[in-house]
Amino acid sequence: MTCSGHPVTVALAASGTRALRFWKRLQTKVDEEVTVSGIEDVASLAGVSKATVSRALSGRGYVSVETRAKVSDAAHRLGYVVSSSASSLVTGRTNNVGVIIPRINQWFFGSILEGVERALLDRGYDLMLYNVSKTVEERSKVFEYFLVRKRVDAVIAVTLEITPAETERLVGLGKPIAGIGGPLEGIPTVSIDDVAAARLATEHLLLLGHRDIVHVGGDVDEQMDFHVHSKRLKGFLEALTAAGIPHDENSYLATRFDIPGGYRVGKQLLGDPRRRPTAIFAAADEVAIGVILAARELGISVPDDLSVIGIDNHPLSDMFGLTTVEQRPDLQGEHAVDWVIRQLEQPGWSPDAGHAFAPTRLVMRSSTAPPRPRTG
Amino acid sequence: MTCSGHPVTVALAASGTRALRFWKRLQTKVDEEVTVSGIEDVASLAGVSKATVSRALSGRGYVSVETRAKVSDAAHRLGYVVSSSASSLVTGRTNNVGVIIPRINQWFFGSILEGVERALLDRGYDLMLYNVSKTVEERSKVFEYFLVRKRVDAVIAVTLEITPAETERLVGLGKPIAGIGGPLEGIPTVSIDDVAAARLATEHLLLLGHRDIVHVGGDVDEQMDFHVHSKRLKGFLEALTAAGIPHDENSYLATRFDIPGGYRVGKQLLGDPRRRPTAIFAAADEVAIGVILAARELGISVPDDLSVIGIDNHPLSDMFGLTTVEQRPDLQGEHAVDWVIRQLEQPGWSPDAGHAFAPTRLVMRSSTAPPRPRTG
DNA sequence: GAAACTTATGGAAAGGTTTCCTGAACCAGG
DNA sequence: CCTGGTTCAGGAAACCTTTCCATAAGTTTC
Repeated sequence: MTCSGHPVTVALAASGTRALRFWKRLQTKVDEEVTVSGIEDVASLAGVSKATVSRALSGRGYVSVETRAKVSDAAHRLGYVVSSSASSLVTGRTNNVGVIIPRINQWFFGSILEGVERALLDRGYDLMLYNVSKTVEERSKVFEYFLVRKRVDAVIAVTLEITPAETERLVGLGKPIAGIGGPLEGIPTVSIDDVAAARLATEHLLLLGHRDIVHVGGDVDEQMDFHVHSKRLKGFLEALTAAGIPHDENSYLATRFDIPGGYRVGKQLLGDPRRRPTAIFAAADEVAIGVILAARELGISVPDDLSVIGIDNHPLSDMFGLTTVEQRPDLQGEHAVDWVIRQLEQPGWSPDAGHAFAPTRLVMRSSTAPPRPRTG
Repeated sequence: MTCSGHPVTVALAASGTRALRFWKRLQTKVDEEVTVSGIEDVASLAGVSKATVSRALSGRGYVSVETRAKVSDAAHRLGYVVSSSASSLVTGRTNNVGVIIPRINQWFFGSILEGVERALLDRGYDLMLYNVSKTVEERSKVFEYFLVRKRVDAVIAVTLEITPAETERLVGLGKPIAGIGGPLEGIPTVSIDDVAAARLATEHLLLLGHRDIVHVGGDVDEQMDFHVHSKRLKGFLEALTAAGIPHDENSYLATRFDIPGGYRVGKQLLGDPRRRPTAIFAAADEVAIGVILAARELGISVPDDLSVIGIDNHPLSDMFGLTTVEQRPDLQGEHAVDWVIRQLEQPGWSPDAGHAFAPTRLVMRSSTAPPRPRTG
């Protein structure tokens, strides 16, 4: 095996067709003569054995400084890169991590993905993306056909219910798993403390003096794990109860977890002046923003006539002056990566607890204020 | 390092510990008895040779119906899955495609990623995600260290400038490449016809009778390829010129490609009644929505006092009644996948043209109307 | 000055597939 | 009955690393 691939220098034109031609020419050129160099070539160029090349390049085992220099020089000259297939065939490690995520195009999920990606790349792992909705057959297809196919070293599941059988299958293959979002049956998971976050938000409103508060939560759709909704509702009710404020079925409304969802419910809720609360706790910032937009349209001043608080600290929240309980999905992603990587790199290690709560904090802006004193 | 800076409080809820115990039990179970079966085991269980198993399972070559049944039965019983490392070591194919994308958490990019992912998974390929900002060193790190590492069969680059040297490197390795978004030097790319889309939007305003139109485009940041901005500006100016309408430096404003960006520039532009145009063509829906929000805040009625049109058909556009020129980033992603897969599966094939234009269409809503007849 | 380490290197085996080559069985046509 | 083509199956080579084992030189210790 020899490296016959001579470097091709070609002037690139700006025009589209010319660029295309350039590209086609490269294509055919490729067909003619491309050979990629292997470890053998590097070894002979550096005047050492394959074993030494492997050690020099991977940094494992004894290699003298000069030899290492010679080898890496030769490798660089030949443009050598290890075949990850061959490498992982013998080591049993693929160096990539599968990420199952139900949606991408939504702030929460996108941020998680960004965090996971960053953390993974930092540590030299590749990320295999499986964007799987919650339908059972899609998920099991991914599980059976893709994930298990010995292509990933570990799995990070975002807000995805995994059946015990599936968990067992993965763990049975010795692959670390971590979850983000909902509590996943039997696998360590990181998320915020939804109950506490909701309590914090509600307490903020209570502290301001609000007594008439409505919670707008998510409905059971595919957007989120339904646990999120029930927990945030729970925190809300807990706070009310602790403050000795009665609540009934009118204290809670469900809608889609996005701006239009909040807008719809806002219009509906605020349209009737008699039913209008003095404050709304939305389970997500996007919902809160939708509520604010509805309020504006109805001529209801925020925060003078209505206080609104959300959860997330969404990028748009600042623009709307939205008071919110911040969470950082990207850091949750990084945390999950930490877990699986550590399990990968020091076998036997496992998280101390089945669950880690990511920090949250109250971000006060201009959408909350004491309720307007009752006029006569 | 990631989580070290952000303390995570750990709590053991009742259910949490149960889950953990379950998980740990699985762990130890693993240590005791896991053995993964290889092709050899399947062969002996089915009473045939490894070669036959391979043929039966991959569907290549002659295998009798009964043998195939026996083999797949045995494979299923043993829970056998092929080692993709071993497989790709000999075939030279990894069956996954690398996707380089500058951002994830933005509608345009998220949609592309969703489309690419869907198309790839449909065809049995895995997607390796590289979320790379435009900084040179990050990009080259990905190129040199990850992509080229023989881990992907093809590359899809989203809105990323690739240097000729990098292109050459990839093509030199025989890996198909396709781009989405900006015109990439020397590689086939799919995108909308930005000039035409901008012209279409502008012509819509002109047709309604507007003469005083301002274009709000993107500034040169990392959000988008700057070609997008210049092309949409070009289409805008072309339409004005064709209609015989003069334009000057006041006809164009640049801002960030998001809602706050549009809001800022909207406030600034609409704040001064003398400078206020009758219509605004925003280069992106998010910018247009920001403008609408600014207008609302200033008491300017859309579309009575101001028409606004955008490009994208963003999910929020419907809620804001925004007239827009629709594009489908997900379909562009699928198109790019088509290209690379076809090149992979029928060697020698290459796209007819260096560029494909994805379709756009005008979606009329309530944000545009004829200008208010001049009073006074 | 010998024994015991440590450091440096090479040869060879191993890892799990796919595919090439070969041969057997079967069938149709002459 | 022989030939040639097709279908089926097995043995063995090949794919490219990493790692185990062996060897050898250099260094420390008693």
